[in-house]
Amino acid sequence: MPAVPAASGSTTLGNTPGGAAPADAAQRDVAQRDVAQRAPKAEAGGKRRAGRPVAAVLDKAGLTAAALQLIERKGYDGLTMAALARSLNVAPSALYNHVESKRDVLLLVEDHLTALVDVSAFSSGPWEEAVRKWAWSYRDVFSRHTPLIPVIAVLPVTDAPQTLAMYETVSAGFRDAGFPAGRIVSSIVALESFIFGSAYDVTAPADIFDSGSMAEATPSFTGAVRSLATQGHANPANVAFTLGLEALISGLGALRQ
Amino acid sequence: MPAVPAASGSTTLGNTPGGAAPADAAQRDVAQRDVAQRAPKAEAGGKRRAGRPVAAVLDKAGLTAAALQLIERKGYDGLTMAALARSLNVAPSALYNHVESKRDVLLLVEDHLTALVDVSAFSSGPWEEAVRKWAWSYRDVFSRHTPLIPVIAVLPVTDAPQTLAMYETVSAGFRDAGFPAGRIVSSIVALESFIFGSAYDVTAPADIFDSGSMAEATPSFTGAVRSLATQGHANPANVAFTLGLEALISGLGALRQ
DNA sequence: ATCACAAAATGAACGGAATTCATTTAGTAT
DNA sequence: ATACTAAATGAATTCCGTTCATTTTGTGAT
Repeated sequence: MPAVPAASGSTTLGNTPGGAAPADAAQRDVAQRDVAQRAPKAEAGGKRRAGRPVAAVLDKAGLTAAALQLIERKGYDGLTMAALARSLNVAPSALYNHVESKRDVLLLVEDHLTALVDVSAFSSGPWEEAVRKWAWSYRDVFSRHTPLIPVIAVLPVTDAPQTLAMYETVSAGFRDAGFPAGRIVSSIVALESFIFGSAYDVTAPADIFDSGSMAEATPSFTGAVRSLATQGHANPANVAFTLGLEALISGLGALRQ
Repeated sequence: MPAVPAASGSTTLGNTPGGAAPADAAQRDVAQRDVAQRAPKAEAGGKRRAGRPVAAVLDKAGLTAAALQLIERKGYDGLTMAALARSLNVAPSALYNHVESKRDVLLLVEDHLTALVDVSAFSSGPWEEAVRKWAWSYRDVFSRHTPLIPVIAVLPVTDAPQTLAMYETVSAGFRDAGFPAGRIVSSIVALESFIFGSAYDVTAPADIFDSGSMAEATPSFTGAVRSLATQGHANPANVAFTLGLEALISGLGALRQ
């Protein structure tokens, strides 16, 4: 019910997933802090008896870190509430004291990842270069987390402070580059749409365009695929991304004042 | 395993499923008629006894039509194997005689929908106009089916004949417009990425960019959002789509020979 | 014709997932 | 002290995709 945003200011751009003391107001005695700081790996039969423990075992930062670790190790299929609970040495139902649903967990992860997107160039270099760096970074981060994309796309920014922070920086960059105010959001949305779509491409199998037995029935397409293959790029997704991104940058950039 | 195209012959009276002449690549009207006529509604308690029925109850076209109807009526959450079976007046396990998994059902739906994308302009008008029409149509179709996007993105075209047919038409259009062979696929992929990402936008809630209590902390972004709102567009997603699409068209078009 | 086998249905499971609920224990505010 | 809230356990619920044994029907080979 409370719908409290993950909030808590601090975390600017460089934060360490995993341990990281959240600088919480609540004091924990030394022994407990040790436990809390330990990698949230489940440890040998730590039987905890029912009832509220002396020191809180879970918090949002811990959930986020554990979820991220689980995703890295087992992929998104491995991210289940049960597995998450297990990795935190806790009963599944305990998670629901801190999160309303699994979707909430995904939001925590999403917001954490967004903080990893590189927006630094917006405060220094020219607009084109800043967009380029941001877009590549954004795509790279989420190409390893495509299951989050449907979540992000419908996510009100209120619920994701880091995401909001990214938008602020990027918007300021566009404004300073001379974009008319009324076109800034649309331009960012257009770029983001391209970025999300491109993130999927990265994960596509290499043979995605193999037309197989239909090759003779599709000469134009098959020829085009072969021709691209001939150029022998390491990663075709990168070629397409460059092509589209540069088109967008010059197309959108032309509309500045 | 066999990856037989969904298309098939007449239906109505006793027929052999899976027979029928494979329409040539450019053709795709077939599924349409089947779908409309079939009416896969479950009817009054027709208790069927165990064992193979005299006339086959299920086939891929019927599955596809029923799935589509279910999606329209109940959304993707309502598309469960049990619900699908129920709408076809069949036991859930019967579905697995025709599909290997739920993902297969989604593929059938995806391929059916792709056939609805308008590629007609590639055979007549100028390239820019053809791309414009195709892109809008493509986005519109899948904006109502965003749960399919993760499926499409990783889908080898071999498994989706209609999708392959679309690529063939589009590729031919690019070739005829003077695109160098080696750049056709990348250009299409770039456009598609943008289209898929934009399809999500359409479904986003209206207040997605409401920064709420953080408004004062994000002046540039909040200002940009307000400024866009001031223009009072009916659909902000369309503004962003137009902006990005036109940028891509002119950017990619400039690379023709 | 016969016979073996494939195809297409039923119905009863199975296992895994998210979530809820009653209960227990610990902290906090009145 | 008392009441309320927070945070844990553990058992139960519900739903979903999928599998399996079984039954019946069609088909191709001999």
